[in-house]
Amino acid sequence: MHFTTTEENYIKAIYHLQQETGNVSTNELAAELSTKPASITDMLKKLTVKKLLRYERYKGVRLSSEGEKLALAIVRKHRLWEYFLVNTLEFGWDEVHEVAEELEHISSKKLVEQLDLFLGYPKFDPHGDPIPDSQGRMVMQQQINLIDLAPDIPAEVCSVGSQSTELLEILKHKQLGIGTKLQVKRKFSFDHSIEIKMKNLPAITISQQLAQSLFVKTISND
Amino acid sequence: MHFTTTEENYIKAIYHLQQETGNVSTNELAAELSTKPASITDMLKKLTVKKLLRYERYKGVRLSSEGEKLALAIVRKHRLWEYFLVNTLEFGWDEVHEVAEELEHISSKKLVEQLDLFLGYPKFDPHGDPIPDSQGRMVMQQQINLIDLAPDIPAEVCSVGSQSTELLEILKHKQLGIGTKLQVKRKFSFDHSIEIKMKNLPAITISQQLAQSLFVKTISND
DNA sequence: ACTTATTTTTAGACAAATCTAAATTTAAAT
DNA sequence: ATTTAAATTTAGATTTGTCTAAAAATAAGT
Ligand SMILES: [Mn+2]
Ligand SMILES: [Mn+2]
Ligand SMILES: [Mn+2]
Ligand SMILES: [Mn+2]
Repeated sequence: MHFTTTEENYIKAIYHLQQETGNVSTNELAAELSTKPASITDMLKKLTVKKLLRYERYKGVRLSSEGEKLALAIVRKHRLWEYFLVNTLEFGWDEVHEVAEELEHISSKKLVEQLDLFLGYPKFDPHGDPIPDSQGRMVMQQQINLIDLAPDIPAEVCSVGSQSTELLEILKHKQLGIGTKLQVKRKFSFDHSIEIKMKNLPAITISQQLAQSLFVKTISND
Repeated sequence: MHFTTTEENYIKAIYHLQQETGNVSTNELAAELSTKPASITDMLKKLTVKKLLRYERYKGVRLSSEGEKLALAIVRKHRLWEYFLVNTLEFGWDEVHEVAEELEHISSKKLVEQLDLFLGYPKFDPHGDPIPDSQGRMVMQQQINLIDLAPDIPAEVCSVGSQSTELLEILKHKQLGIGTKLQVKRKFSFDHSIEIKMKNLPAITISQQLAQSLFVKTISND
């Protein structure tokens, strides 16, 4: 079965929104897709016929298992292409989203599998989001906000809360990125800034705003 | 200025047809694009407004210089992606055309340039067709049909007349491909088969049909 | 030159995806 | 429980790209 780019964008948007909210409302979707509620209703009816979702009027929508499978395939392509753009073609992570929005709709199954193989089956995209494998499975690491990390616990940066150029710039300057290992040394209650320590580097202080846009997972130090 | 996938497909089709025929007719285009003449007329009017071509009713169409520039950009993307698929992702040359038909419409300018850089600025695609550079220039080698190559002239296979799986299969078996260096040793007028010799290999005979689907350029033997 | 055949264009219709404006349904407030 | 507000759906129109059937222009045949 083949789906249009528009249909795929709807499915992906519903997938992302239902992670947070359970049932997804028409207005939420309209906002996410920068379109009008009336258009959403029309499309939901069409996608219901195609059995990609379960929709009851006035009651919101959820993906069917068919729909979820499709959503994961699209997310997989999006994140694999982002990884390719950053790691093979040397894009900055703030430049890849728009391009991946187009590339995720290329339909060739072989292309995705060969790309995955070429890239070495990466598990996370450049923003730290997990890449579903060909079966739709992905590593779900529970990650906590850096601002909430307790002192002296070894941890590793695993994702970022924003994909802005500004964030990328400051992270580059401070030599922080996905995979960076660190520990919190001090927390200052005055401005909620924190002092962190990375291996082979002097301790540095980072602002509350910066700490809040980094997510880490704890690691055993062996 | 942004163009739809459909518009780009029309422009590319006109580009390819006008190489052969000069002015392109409505029916030719309809055949090439598997659509109806009436649809062609409609689209030609639209593309005229967008100044991509010069069209007079009942008199056929040619690309404007704007249109030609666009066509070359699309051909460039098509052939670069084909090169990528074969050389980086290990596709067979008979598997890449459909995928490249989709990939050629990805709009990111940076993507094309970085891809070109990553691939090492290849000059020819896997079928031996020249890849336009970022300025739209391409190497135009005059190539002759292998069936017309005079005996004992060193030559190199530079393109193929078909992209079928069947051709690929026989070429693989006979260890022939783009870049293979050879000389014609004998021509048999009975069935127009020819005997060719490649370096470090015993001479082999190939059929008229096979020779006709290979194009070569002569090379100096130093 | 006149008739016939072919090519091309117009006219009118249709499906996909969207919009605006109006009508319904549900939720919130008094 | 009414009234008011917000969310959602319908109705009708629009744009893009396509189609069929009919009309017009060009080309070919005698
Ligand atoms: Mn993205
Ligand atoms: Mn991402
Ligand atoms: Mn091709
Ligand atoms: Mn090619």
